[in-house]
Amino acid sequence: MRLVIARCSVDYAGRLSAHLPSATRLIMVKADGCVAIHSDGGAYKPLNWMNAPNHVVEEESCWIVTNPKGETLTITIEELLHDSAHDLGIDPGLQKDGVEAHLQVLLAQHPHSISEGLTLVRREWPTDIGPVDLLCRDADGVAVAIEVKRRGDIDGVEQLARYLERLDLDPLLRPVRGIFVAQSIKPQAKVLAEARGIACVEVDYDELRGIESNELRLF
Amino acid sequence: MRLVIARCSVDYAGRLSAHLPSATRLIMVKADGCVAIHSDGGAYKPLNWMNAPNHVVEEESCWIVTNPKGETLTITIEELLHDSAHDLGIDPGLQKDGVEAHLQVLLAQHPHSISEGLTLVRREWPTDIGPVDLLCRDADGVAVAIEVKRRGDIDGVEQLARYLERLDLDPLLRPVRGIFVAQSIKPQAKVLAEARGIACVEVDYDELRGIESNELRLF
DNA sequence: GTGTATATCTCGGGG
DNA sequence: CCCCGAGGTATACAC
Repeated sequence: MRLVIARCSVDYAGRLSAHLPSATRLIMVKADGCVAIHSDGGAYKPLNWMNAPNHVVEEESCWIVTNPKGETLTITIEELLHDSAHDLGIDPGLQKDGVEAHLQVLLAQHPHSISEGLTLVRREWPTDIGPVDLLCRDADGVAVAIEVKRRGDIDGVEQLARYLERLDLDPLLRPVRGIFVAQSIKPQAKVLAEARGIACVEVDYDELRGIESNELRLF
Repeated sequence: MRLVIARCSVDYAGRLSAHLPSATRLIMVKADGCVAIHSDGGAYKPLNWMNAPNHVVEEESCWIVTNPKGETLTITIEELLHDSAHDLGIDPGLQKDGVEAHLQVLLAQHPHSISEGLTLVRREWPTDIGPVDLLCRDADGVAVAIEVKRRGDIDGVEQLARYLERLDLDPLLRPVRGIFVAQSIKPQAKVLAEARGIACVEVDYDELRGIESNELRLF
């Protein structure tokens, strides 16, 4: 990784056009060739960047970065204040816990925690517009499509509504009920779900994990 | 801006839990207090980060970053390889051209470029679920709701469909036609638009800008 | 502040 | 390769 501090101006031309007037900034060049221009504030997003793969031509005070899509980033260096390079090696990567995928797995193992009497048919049930998170049957044998979200937003309700529309075309499933499941569901999403005839259930992630670890201890 | 290269391991606890095993990385601390941990590849997104505002406690080999929401980032430094600080000053910021907002302004000025005979009623027409980009009337006086996107995707069609549902409840507007406008519209979005009775129009951004600059030259 | 929509989104998975 | 969905999305903007 190369770190350059310089007074510079920058122009990007590609999916849009963007210009950075002259100022002192950090230019970060990673081993894979990607370039990012950082100011001294504003979260982690750089002011301007070019992702790998790309080609860097550096001549005296002007760097030109181009990529195969024809986008270009032009950096005009006016004053070089720092320039260092560091060998970081390959990173082992981030280990995450608590994301939607895990929530979906837990709910697939414990569908009754969504609604009494539910049994799982399959996870990621395919439709022609994408997979439904969980397909279940209730105690009466009625098909139930379930969309799982970490945070219950309006988009998730629309997504489930689209799936239900498709599933209801299948004579082996019809009629299909919908349940929208999330750790918390926003009021607007509840309103839309109501209007679409979709039930809402809020579940507790830590509680679900508790159930799982209890069961592990039992066996 | 402080730049530290160090062999370190990192733990984040907050909206989820995440762990980074020991490796050599860049730790970037900006003037506003935000912290980002970068590996030597992978676009501009850091492996882990904490946005401002937050509080950094640094003692020998352990940094603890906390924010008001109760999230914490713990950095355990095992070997310090580089440590430098740089005064960058305030950045004048990025000047952009070619984003949706600009496209919407151009189309509001030239609604006829979407469809012959259209006249603008107002931009950002409010509904109880959010604002419609453009509300127009056609040559016959029929209300036309227009959703503008840079790239025409399925979500945009759904968004417009939701608005149309609401607008059609208004006796002063009903019936309302929908037009989905974008620089390019994906086939899937066209299919969905067709099914929802929504028309699709692809517009050329550069051409629109050309019309504008021609008019500027005339007056 | 909340709520909504955008993004040069980034990133990962599946066909 | 594109398409699709998730994100600690971040960010801007209107109410």
